[in-house]
Amino acid sequence: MTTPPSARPRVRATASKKRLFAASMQLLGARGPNAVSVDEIAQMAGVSKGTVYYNFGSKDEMIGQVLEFGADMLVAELDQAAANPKPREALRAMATIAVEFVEKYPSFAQIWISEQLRPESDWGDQITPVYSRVTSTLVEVLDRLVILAPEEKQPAATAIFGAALFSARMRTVSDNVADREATLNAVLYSVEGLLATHQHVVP
Amino acid sequence: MTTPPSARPRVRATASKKRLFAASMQLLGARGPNAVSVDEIAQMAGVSKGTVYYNFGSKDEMIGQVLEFGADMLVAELDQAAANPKPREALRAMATIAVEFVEKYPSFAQIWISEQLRPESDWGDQITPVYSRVTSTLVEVLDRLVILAPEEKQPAATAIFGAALFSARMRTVSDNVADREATLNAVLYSVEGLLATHQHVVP
Amino acid sequence: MTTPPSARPRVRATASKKRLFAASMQLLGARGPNAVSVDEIAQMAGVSKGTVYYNFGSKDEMIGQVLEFGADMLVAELDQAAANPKPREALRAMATIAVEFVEKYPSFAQIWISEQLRPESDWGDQITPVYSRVTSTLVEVLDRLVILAPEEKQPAATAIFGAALFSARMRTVSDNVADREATLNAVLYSVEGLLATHQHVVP
Amino acid sequence: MTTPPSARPRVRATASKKRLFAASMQLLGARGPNAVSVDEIAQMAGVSKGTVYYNFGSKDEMIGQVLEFGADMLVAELDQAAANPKPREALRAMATIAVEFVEKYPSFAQIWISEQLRPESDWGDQITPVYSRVTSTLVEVLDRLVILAPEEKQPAATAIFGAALFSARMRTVSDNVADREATLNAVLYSVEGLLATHQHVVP
DNA sequence: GATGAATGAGACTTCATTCAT
DNA sequence: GATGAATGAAGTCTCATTCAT
Repeated sequence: MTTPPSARPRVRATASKKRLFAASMQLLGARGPNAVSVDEIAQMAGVSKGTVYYNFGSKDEMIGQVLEFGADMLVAELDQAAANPKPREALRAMATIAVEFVEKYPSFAQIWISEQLRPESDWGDQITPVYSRVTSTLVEVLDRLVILAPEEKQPAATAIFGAALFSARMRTVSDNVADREATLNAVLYSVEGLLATHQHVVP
Repeated sequence: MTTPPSARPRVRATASKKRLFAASMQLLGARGPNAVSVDEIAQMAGVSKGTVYYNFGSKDEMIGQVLEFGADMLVAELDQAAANPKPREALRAMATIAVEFVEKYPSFAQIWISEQLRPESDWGDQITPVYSRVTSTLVEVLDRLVILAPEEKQPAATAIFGAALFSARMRTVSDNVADREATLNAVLYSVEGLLATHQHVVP
Repeated sequence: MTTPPSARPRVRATASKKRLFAASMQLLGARGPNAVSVDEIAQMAGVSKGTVYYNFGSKDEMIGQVLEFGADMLVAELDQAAANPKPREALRAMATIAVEFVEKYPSFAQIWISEQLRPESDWGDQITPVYSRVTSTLVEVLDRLVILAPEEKQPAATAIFGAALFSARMRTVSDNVADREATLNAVLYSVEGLLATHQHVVP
Repeated sequence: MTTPPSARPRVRATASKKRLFAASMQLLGARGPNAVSVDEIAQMAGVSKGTVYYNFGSKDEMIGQVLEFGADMLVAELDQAAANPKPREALRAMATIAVEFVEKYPSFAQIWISEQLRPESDWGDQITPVYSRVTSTLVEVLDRLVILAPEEKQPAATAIFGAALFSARMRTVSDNVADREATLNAVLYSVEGLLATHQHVVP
């Protein structure tokens, strides 16, 4: 209500909101939505529970915003890496970024991976985008590397994204943490496979 | 399993448990543990809630058993496919099986993918095994295909598993469902990549 | 149902019933009715839960019978001690018996002490008797010792009974277990008090 | 209800907790912990069940606090009566107080008497103190009356406490309620006994 | 802007009891 | 006589949400 007539309706972040954001990012990123209560977030943020509702209206809305924020962060970095004119290097950089991000916010990967499910995902509308935003970037880069039939593009990007996310996630869980280099190489075998089986864009 | 030799139908053995199993498999497979209540499962199975506790003791125990059952199912099929003497065909068969399984029990993939997280997963002990059981089979097959350094094996298998699971999962969600063939190919690019970058076992 | 036409309807105790009795006595005597489940009793007795209901009809009925049994045991011993022609010795013997009984079945004392309460005691009808049976015996003995006004009798017996039961109970809990002799003496001060303030039956 | 029309209703300070306290005191004091459900307490207090958990965290914690409160009440009164310079009068006053207290909160006596049992009483830590706090006061008073050997003190106090509690309790149950005077006298026979068998402090 | 007391739906679990075999 | 499977009422507790201040 009372939406500004024009200009950016930009949510003016109060101090409380910022603290809630930080706390959520940490808690959600570490344990996932279901395992974190509003009480806990409010407490870690040092505000009252009511403040959560004052600022976000609902838990789901808050999670959505946090998730969106995380997604923006990741996508921004990926897009930047994608800008590298050499597609192979771009891809390796992107994979590196993904692995590092997952290392830092383990649960985000989990959420993104898993919440694809819910037919009518509660706050899935803010989520699916991660997948599509990333794969569309991936497709662009792949297009600069090999010549793909239209129907091959999305599946290829999906496979790479899945391999990266899952591998990264396993690294954060497994005892015998594969060293990062090995993980990156494994993820990028897909790319080698594409190169081996498709015509290159630049000879 | 493996009903007594003596042939006695002995059917008395817990029809309720079977019904609970079926209901759980379906509900859990479709919505995940947190989104399903014991009430709901009992109701779908057509038994009282108490029966769940009579048969399983707790919700977690039940989920654990269902998950284990699903894992056994998948792993058994995969192992069978892995037996194919030609490793490339074995891998394609395995990928096909994975994709089909996920199609049938969408949430299982999600659970397996996502529940890697919980540091001390509640019923994770029955879960992580899926990952390790599958990757160890994968490693065996890969070993019959290309020559891999020890430290490359697990990451390679992990990447393939992740790509397969995630791609399969997306197929069940996405609107523009990639056709299965395209998905399989995309998943198997990793394998092509391995072949392209490593020495083959058999020339 | 199916009560024998005549003769004593004596409950013919089956083997199962005996085992249930033994188990109940032990469990109830150690933890009290509320803290013991029918499952537990049946298990300790090595019979099925259904057998409890076949033999007793209900948990309360079973508890009642067990409690009654314990009461009979105690009362029988007390009555025997009360037979001692010298009232003072009889009283000391009775106190000794009480203390020893409580030592052996701590929870019985507790139940008897505490379950006086329930206005409509669930199985209180089998219980209150302990108190009245004991105090009536006590009154008889006291009558042989001192001359009491009618209205003094019951309160005096009650006080002695309470002191004995409670003291005995504390001995089983307390760390610094008072030695039995000291406890007995303390309980019997009431008797000395009676002697000091009332006319003796025999000079 | 009965919300003050104006002025600062400032009563805001947990009126609910107070009401819960009152209701608990009454219900628990009348029927004991096991026979009272949280629902019932909440209902009698006119608050929601959730409020109980908001204020106390758990049923046990609430019971603990209520019991502690009751104990404090009783002990405070007893200590005051114990201050009477004439020990015999002090003792009679203490007995009177105990009897009256039990009359008012019948179940408290029961709980205190009975919960001595549980080896590791759930909330017994708040309970046992009643016994020791009272007996230590009793010992002090007795010391001002007669000369007792160290090892006689605790048992004597225990016997008196037991006699008083139990006698008082029986008065609230029994049909032929002994008149209070008779009960008091009976309880105090122990004291007479002590006087008759020990050297007096003051001749 | 913010708070914290209060709520109530709903989750999991226990357990005395019933009944067909 | 005995059993084991099944039940369902009742209990404790959690947590997202509301609202007066």
